[in-house]
Amino acid sequence: MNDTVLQEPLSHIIAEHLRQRIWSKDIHFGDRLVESDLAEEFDVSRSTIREALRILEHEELVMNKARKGTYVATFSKHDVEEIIELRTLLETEAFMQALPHLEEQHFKTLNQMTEQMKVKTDEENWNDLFDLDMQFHGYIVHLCSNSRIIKIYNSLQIQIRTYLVHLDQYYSSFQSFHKEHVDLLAALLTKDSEIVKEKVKNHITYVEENLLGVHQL
Amino acid sequence: MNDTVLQEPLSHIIAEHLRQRIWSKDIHFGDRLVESDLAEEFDVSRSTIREALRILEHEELVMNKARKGTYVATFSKHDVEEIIELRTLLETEAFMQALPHLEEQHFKTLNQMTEQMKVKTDEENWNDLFDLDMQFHGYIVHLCSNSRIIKIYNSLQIQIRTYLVHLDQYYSSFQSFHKEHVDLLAALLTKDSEIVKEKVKNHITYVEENLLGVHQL
DNA sequence: TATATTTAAATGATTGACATTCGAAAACAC
DNA sequence: GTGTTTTCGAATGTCAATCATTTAAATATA
Repeated sequence: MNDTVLQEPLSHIIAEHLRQRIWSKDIHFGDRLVESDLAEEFDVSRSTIREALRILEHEELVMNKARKGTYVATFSKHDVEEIIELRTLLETEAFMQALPHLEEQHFKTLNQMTEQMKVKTDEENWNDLFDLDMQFHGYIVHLCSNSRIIKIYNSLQIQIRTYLVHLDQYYSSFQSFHKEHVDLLAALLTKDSEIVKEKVKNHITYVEENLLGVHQL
Repeated sequence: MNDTVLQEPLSHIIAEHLRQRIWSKDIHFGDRLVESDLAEEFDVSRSTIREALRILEHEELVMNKARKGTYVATFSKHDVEEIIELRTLLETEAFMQALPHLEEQHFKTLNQMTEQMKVKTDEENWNDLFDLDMQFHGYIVHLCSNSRIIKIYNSLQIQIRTYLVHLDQYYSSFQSFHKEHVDLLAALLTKDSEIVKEKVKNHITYVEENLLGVHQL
């Protein structure tokens, strides 16, 4: 009998919990995260909390200044611009690489995701909508052939997801999500590098800078 | 009086030591790193070693499999290809962004570096040559305006530096380092995006794949 | 009000301990 | 001798308790 539970380290679980709490606005940007408090709260040792915080630190979800403590990251307009720039760079490359691997079944899955986007938009469930957005882009990126690009993109997505929760009050901007992704899918279907490249750039700029331009961070 | 020592965390210092020991071939690729052994060796606690190992893990200099231990990374040919690809992507973008910031003084510094490269090549001091290579590219990348690209590049450089130590037996390939960088500088001097873009791509491909193609990893 | 001093809280780091798990050695079967 | 099972030691993940140092906040002083 195999009763191995594939025990994921506790620190990983805690890290995920903290991520979720940031995304659910249970923890706010700029909040200080005190190791001993969290240890008590999660009923684990300080060492475990420390390891979890280090994970989040590498995702730039929290900032740690030696001896001064750990604080939840805040995103300035400039930060978001940097992220968008990096995202465009990585995603364009990843999509290019994914193109030859995209098959019928993938399009089917992606299509379902866009359908779900419509549903979530109607429900005004922005959290789920953001998750779908992450899934959609992540799904394609993961078909690219460079594991390092994938890894960096994963980490970047966490940051994207994080500043998006800042913006869920500006729901009018989210109405376009569904259509945007349908268009993106159409571009992918052509399998034409130039069309895809152009659309990716355009898509990111449109969706992100739309939010960014109109509203204050 | 200010007698603050700006104490860098011990774990960072240990991490740097370990890096150096890998680069000096004191520690070999694939070696297992046992926490308690290192703790004794460096005369610090296991917790500190753990934190150091986590730092290296995020640089992909070591691999950690839960409950199985930490091993020094090994680089397959495919790994190096991935790194080269990512490097080309990031460096091209970074150089483009750095271009408008490049001034007289920068060229002077870069020129001195290439001079040093000649010296180190003649001395057959490959370790110093590799460091100069890192410095040269890093110096330009750090003039780009996206701090996130810089951060990722820093981490990538550590990986590049690491697989290079694999190759220092193939010193014939290193003769071209000096000339290659002189050429690269010349391209930068033109301040022409297209010329620079082309040269960066060409430079990385030439220097790296030259090593990669001829020799086995 | 501004400056200096005291104090309390949090972090970096240590020690020692323990359960669980992994892998290798030992014992066993074929 | 080869293959399988069992045993056991070593290493990791985790914990708890502790301490020095530093930081920030509270207090007292000028």
